[in-house]
Amino acid sequence: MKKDALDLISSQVVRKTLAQQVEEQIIDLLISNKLKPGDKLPPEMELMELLGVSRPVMREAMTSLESLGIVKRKTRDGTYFTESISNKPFSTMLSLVSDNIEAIVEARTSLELGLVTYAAEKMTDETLEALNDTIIKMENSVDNEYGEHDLMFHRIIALSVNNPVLQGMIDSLLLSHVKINAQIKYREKEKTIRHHKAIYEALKKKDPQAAFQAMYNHLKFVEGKVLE
Amino acid sequence: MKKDALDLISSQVVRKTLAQQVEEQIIDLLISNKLKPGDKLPPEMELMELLGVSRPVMREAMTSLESLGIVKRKTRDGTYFTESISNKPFSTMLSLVSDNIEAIVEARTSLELGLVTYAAEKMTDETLEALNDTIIKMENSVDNEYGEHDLMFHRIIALSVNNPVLQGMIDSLLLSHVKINAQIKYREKEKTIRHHKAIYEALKKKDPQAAFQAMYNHLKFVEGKVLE
DNA sequence: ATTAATCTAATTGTAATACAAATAGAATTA
DNA sequence: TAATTCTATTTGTATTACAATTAGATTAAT
Repeated sequence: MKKDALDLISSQVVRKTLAQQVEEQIIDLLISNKLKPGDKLPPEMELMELLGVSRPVMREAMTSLESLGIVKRKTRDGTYFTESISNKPFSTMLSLVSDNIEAIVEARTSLELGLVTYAAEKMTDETLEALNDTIIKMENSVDNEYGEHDLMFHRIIALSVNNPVLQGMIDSLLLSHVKINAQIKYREKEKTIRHHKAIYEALKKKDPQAAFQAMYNHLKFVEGKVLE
Repeated sequence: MKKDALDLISSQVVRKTLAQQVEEQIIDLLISNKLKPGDKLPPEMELMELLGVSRPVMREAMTSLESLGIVKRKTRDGTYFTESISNKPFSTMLSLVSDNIEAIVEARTSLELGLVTYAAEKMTDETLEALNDTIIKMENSVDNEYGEHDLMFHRIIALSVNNPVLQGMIDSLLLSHVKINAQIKYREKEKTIRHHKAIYEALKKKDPQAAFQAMYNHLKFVEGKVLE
């Protein structure tokens, strides 16, 4: 795409690489509902011709979209829009601050304090049962092998809010948190269970304030353990 | 990089494109502290040779990193790691769910409820003054042109927590929210000011619970306005 | 000496082409 | 009908060439 006199004005305004422009145009296909999540995109060759760019440019755009988790490419098959919001970029960002444990722990706490208030509003019997199940499994666990159920308790709460934006964020944060938790020396199973039960009771009452309070107590305790 | 017999095992394991591998290796430069935010990367040519890949592959990786907001490229100058965590990928993700107003509003509320509790713990006199300033400006505003100060109030709270992870998330969310707010018909300046004052007082007392409660009241009110 | 204008070479940006690798689906065979 | 082989499509990688931009050097003007 050589520059000629006619480009003068527009190129002064946009100041973006072709790859970036292509990236936006592909995203626009989603936003404008021309294509939907899960749909297959035309092959590179067609898109190149359609948008009037070279293959490297098209591939740069596609690779970016893939690293954003917006599309998924399969050799010989094709390129597809992903079904749901990806937490990939989020995880990448978190890996960049993995040394800043305090920031990750705070972010997790912040998000989950908000989440639990919504969870209280939206709580269902099924979710309550699932939560209770994790508590029982924790009680029955031997040694300190209850991390899995601990994590599940929090994920179920996040999931129950049924919000794709929050879901993507908290998933990555909880995952980072697991790694951090692994370094805790003295775990306190009984206290954790007591906290989870308190949260459970507040959610059962569908009381946002109480749920916040219970989660606040719990996460402050976790924070204390994690940050020495 | 042609495949030969020696690659057999490793290539079975990794299953990633070269561009993705290069992307990770560049990121590793940051994680391992070999390079720091703001640092200049070697030119493409050098990196190609260093990592043994072709230019298109290197450029795909770089374009991805740029769309993640991790690097910034300048023609003739070079490529630099960005200084701080970018909210670019969040903004992109949010644009994909821009039709799901409820999800965005909920995410904003969730995050800010958590933020404000930390803000209460960390509150300083300077921040309090800055917050009060926005309230005064709102009171002095004519008509309904107080959106700017309203936004600033919330941004100052977010900023005061001084957490790069949370900062990136809330920035994008508040920006999305501004667009949503613009569609509110009847604005209620007096009530908004009253709410902000209540939040301010709670923060002044450094009382996380009270701050949460005040913010909860405020955001539930905002939610009500936004979601019809 | 200072500023302004010009030049130039380093770096990123775009394109064209060729071939390799993987594999969904068709064709073939058992 | 099921297993196998083939094939052609699509993505993955490499090479080469040139265009566009502009930081910094150079030169010219004041």
